[in-house]
Amino acid sequence: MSIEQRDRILACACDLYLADGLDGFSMRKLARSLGVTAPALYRHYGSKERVLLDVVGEGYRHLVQYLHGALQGRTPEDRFRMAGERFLDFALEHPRYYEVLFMGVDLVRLEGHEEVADQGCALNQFWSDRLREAMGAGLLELRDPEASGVTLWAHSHGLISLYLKGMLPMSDEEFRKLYRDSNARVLTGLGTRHYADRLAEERAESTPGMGSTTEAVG
Amino acid sequence: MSIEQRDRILACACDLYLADGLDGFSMRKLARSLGVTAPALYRHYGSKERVLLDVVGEGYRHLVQYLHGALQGRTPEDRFRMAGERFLDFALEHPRYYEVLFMGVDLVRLEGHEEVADQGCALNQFWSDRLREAMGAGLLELRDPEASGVTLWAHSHGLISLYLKGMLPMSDEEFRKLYRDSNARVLTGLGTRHYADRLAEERAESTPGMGSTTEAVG
DNA sequence: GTCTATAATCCGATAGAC
DNA sequence: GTCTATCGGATTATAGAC
Repeated sequence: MSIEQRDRILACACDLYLADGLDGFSMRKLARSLGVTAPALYRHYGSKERVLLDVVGEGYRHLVQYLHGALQGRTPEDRFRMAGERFLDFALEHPRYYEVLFMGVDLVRLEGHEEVADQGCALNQFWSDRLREAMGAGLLELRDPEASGVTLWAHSHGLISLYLKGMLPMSDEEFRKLYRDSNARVLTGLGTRHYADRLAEERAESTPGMGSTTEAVG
Repeated sequence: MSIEQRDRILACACDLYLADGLDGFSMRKLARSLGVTAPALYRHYGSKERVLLDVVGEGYRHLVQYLHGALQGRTPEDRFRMAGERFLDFALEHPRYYEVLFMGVDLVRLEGHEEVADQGCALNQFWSDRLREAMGAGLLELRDPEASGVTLWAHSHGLISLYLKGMLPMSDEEFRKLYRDSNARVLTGLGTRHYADRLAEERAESTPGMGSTTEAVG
């Protein structure tokens, strides 16, 4: 019954974290909600951070579920747009999970965090796939899909984290519009054609013989 | 001598925070480093978070100093580019301050956080000014400078926070290059001309009579 | 007014009996 | 596997000496 107990603990841990947040999360409270004493938990989890690491795992499961919905789109453009929207939906509907996934405590320094790192890579891969598709459909310029994915991911995450921290004071509805508009700006570019051309030249000079388009052709 | 004492505490608090980070920051340690006991601190600061709020203020002072350096640039383009670079410099040279400013604990829910909110607005204003300049110099398309500023700010912050959290595993040197390249992508745009035009059309439809260029002309 | 001493209450984690 | 007991440490509040 060891595994069952672990699952029961994890379920309660998720509830507790979602209800009381990171500050209100303690092993003693968790034990109380399970009807046992704190030391009993250490038979199943080595530390509090180990528990939170599994909570992160649950958060990823939810996020993947959201993003998976974007694959229902019929065209690459649908899937590309929906991916961005579903990511926003996840952040606004599960802000606590979003925080523990992307803004929370450093779980990275914990051994056994490879699972989290893998999930991060999987996420990067997901964006990369959507971009590759969109490039194939003629929506995006042919460039390194991973690099472009990082740009889009960073922009979306930056917006969301600033909003969740209250640094962009507005309503959810207003933020949804801002998110959409800002993503459109990233796609169309902020610079003038003249300036963009000059940046491209500088780029070509800094990496001679490695045109940015050639590497994504294969 | 009440104010002097407060300053002494704040100076030690900054040192302690920069040395031991957020986890290692405690009122006891702070009191020890000052040669007093913990309860004495509560004569000058109502809570630990109040102390951290002042530390945040110090962080802002440093950031403003960095950004102020960008104003030394002679042309709008210089100032525009240097602003982005100085922001990166600050993040990499003072990651602890960057964390407490943009990724740290929620100080927003604290009363007396207006100062922080004001500083956030001032930061937004700074970006807005740089963009306005760059638009005037023909570098950026004429659009709402505040909205474009949020886009650029969010992208830079997203990149930096992902890197500082270890989700973009690479060296500082590599990250500097990624930061530069990704910013260039935001300026040139990720979408094809065809897709960008279509997005502009959708935009015009969703806000009829309010062309995105006209509002920034005045 | 300023500081010390003490204590209450919480936390994470461990040892050892059952 | 679970309990009791306990350690070491944290925040916070109160009482009282100087």
